[in-house]
Amino acid sequence: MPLARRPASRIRVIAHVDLDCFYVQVEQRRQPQLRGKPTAVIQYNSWKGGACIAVGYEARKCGVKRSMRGDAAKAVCPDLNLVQVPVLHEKADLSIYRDAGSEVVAVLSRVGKCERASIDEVYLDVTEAAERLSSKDLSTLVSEEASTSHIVGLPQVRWLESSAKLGTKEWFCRPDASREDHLLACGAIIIADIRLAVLAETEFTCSAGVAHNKMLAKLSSGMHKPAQQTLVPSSAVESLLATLPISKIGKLGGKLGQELEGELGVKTVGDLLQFSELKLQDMYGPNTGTWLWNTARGINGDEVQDRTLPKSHSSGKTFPGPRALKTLETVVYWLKELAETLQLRLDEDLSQNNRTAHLLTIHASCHIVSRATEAPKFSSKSRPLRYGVDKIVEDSRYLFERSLHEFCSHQSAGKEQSEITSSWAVTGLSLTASNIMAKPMVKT
DNA sequence: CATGGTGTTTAC
DNA sequence: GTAAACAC
Ligand SMILES: Nc1ccn([C@H]2C[C@H](O)[C@@H](COP(=O)(O)OP(=O)(O)OP(=O)(O)O)O2)c(=O)n1
Ligand SMILES: [Mg+2]
Repeated sequence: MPLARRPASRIRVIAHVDLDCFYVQVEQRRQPQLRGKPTAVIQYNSWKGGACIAVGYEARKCGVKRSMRGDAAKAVCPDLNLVQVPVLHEKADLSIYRDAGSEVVAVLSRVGKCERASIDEVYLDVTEAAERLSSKDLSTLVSEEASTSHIVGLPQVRWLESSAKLGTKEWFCRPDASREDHLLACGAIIIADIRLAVLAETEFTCSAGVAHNKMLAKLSSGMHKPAQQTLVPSSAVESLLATLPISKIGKLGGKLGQELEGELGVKTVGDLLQFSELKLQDMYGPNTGTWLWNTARGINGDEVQDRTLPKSHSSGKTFPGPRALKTLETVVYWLKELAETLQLRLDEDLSQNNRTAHLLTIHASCHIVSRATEAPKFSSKSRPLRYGVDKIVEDSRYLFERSLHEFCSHQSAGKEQSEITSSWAVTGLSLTASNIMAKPMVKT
């Protein structure tokens, strides 16, 4: 007897938008003569030419990779243009990239609920806009950009170059499409339009994935880059996931993914299907277990959060190797440099968004000089945030000294206290301002 | 000698 | 409140 197939939940249309080689595009907009040339963005350059943090597509072709030293990148790509991240208060200053990301969010947020997921990634819930479009005749609405979408699972065998485009437009307009596929097509038209608006208004290209949940949207945004978009119809999900390495799925790129492979022999998302929800819960806890079981089936209920502003600001710096800080005075000096740039961020947030932060947290990474080969220990401490560079320095210094005493007393088991307290070295410091809230309106 | 500078979420 | 994990 055919059961009425009740949808588990309302059909959603979710997009993930990811800017192409983002910092490089920001620099190419500042210096248009770099457009079309192999380009990478590096931070610092005195030691081995700095390190690449973003690499343009021309440079990727000749083998330049993120985290590659500037010198090594030049060696593999002699024509490479290297642009340095701006420096403020003796540290890398990412403001211009954050601001550029905000420009993009301002455009994208016009189409629906918008979540800023990172400096260059946004999730959009375009369900409502797609529903509105779904009653129209799509044949007149499929733009050139929409018609060049990639559709996962469309026949891979293509006899002619032009058949790809033809096939795609036909897929969009086919009259026997399911409600799901039709809404997906509507979403893709909307996303193609907004990507063109991003290009027109910011000069940045981006790529997008359009699917029925966040996991699949994110997965697909990376499938065709740069300046392209990819759709995931539900009918394509099973085959797509069957052979997909689990590391391609969000949150499975690290330890949990390694454990899955080591403990269950799971290499692909499809491999996960054989395990019951109970078994997965048993091994990885109820939340993670259920999440894994759903993920194996392409099910993901995570909502797009309505949030375009960050929840925290931080300013940090590492002091690797011989540059480690060994006196309280140098630590305080750097706390002041960090406090200066953090306060600038707080000023910006207050004037632009009317928000204030209420919690200050310091993270410090520390080791014992005589055992420099051992992994450094991290610690964090928090206290209420008071505005003003001097207050931030005072408060973060207080937190640092408390951490240091804890650290030294742990390390000094069986040793002379003085021997230890004089031998620490700080390899990293960061200050974070969080608990950011809209400032209460003042009665007038 | 040495990716570094961010940011969010979850577990305890 | 703090640590760990995961990510760009
Ligand atoms: N470990 C990392 C990863 C990324 N970024 C910064 C630089 C990137 O330009 C930006 C976006 O990261 P992506 O992973 O999206 O990489 P790109 O946008 O550079 O390239 P793609 O076109 O592959 O998205 O974030 C960074 O500073 N450190
Ligand atoms: Mg990107």
